[in-house]
Amino acid sequence: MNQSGTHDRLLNAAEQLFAEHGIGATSLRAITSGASANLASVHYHFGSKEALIEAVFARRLEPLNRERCRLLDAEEAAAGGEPSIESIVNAFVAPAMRLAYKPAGGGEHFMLLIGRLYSEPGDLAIRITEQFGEVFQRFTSALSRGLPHLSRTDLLWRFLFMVGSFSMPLMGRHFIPRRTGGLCDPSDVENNIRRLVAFLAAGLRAAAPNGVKT
Amino acid sequence: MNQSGTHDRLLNAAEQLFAEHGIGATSLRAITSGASANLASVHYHFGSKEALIEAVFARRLEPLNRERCRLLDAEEAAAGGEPSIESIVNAFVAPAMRLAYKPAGGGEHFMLLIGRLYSEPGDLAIRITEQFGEVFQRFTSALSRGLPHLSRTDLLWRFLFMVGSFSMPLMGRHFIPRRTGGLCDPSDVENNIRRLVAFLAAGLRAAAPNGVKT
DNA sequence: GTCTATAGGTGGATAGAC
DNA sequence: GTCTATCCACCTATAGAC
Repeated sequence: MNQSGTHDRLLNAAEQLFAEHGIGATSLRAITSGASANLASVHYHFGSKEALIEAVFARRLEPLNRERCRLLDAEEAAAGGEPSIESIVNAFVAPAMRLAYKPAGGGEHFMLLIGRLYSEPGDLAIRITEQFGEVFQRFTSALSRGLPHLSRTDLLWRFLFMVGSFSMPLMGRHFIPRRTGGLCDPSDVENNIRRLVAFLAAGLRAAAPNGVKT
Repeated sequence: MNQSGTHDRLLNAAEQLFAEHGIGATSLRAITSGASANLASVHYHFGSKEALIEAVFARRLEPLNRERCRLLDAEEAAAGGEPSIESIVNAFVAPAMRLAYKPAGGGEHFMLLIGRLYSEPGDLAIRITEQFGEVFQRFTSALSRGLPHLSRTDLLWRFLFMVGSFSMPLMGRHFIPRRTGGLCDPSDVENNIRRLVAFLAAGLRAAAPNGVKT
């Protein structure tokens, strides 16, 4: 039926174990054991641990960023090229939040993993973040049309603040309920998207900071 | 002259190497070599690699969080118990930004390291974040007095968004200039503090999100 | 495509001399 | 407090039978 369900089982096991224990701390033995595969199968299917890591990221990032651009396209078409700030923020945030928590999506572990990306040795983070180039460009352009009172520098900073802010509900699955006495539930996805959009749209729209020369 | 400059040299070398290559990827041999110390000295001074890691974090986090509380105290005293949202955000954000980029502070590497905390195996992140308990409590209380239109849940989420957003200028030292064509300079600390405060204060003050039941 | 076996290297930790 | 020498567990990668 499949010449290699092993290939996908390895990706799944790697994704989960990387998210739980960190990339560097996950051995190929743990991965192949979790995938009910042989130790040597990683090298057969991917060539090396490095290549397996890249495959794990590419499998999720490509559809995620395509979906972001698709939503932005739709909003721009619907609004005649001038979508609201809320729509733009939503197009950026919602696909990631849904991927992280939608049970069927298979990305439950992946979003934890994204935050761990920067922790790993070598140039892995740089190679992976190349994948965000188009998204970065498209969304900063869309935002700048809706926020003409901001200099390019202020706009870019606010975009970066946005990226940081919503890493929190993505990465804090275990940490946030603990710290908030259960009040904040990261899996309450659609409400959290609304919370984020309200917060971020207001922050993005704020007057340019006083005393900052650009 | 010193019974053990070795102790501090080990902390310094570990901090730098952890930040550059990740905690798990840094061997004791690399640390002792960087500190011009002997391999066994780590076990003599700290007992284990785990204990060394905790000491690296405690050395920076304790003064940082003390300074945050001190600034908040000062603002509350000056404002008769009702400081502005901007003042509260500033008291939270500014000490970390200054620690990360002030050359004399010795924390150049540390703030990169904080972001890597969640990547590491085991319960390290949980043990370290216990150190934030008092700060979390104090700042959410101060914010809630200034933002009575928010439910406790919405307030806590916005606090978490804030924490995430300013991890960006802290961790993105290398990444941000690259991605913004040099327009955004993470080391432009005082201006970035003003940018963050303007952005976050507006986001915190936004109306409660529609359609979110609390 | 899957397996066993093993090579070749590095990790944290420790004993014991000085 | 500092050093050398060493133990032993574990890692990635590969060779070669099936």
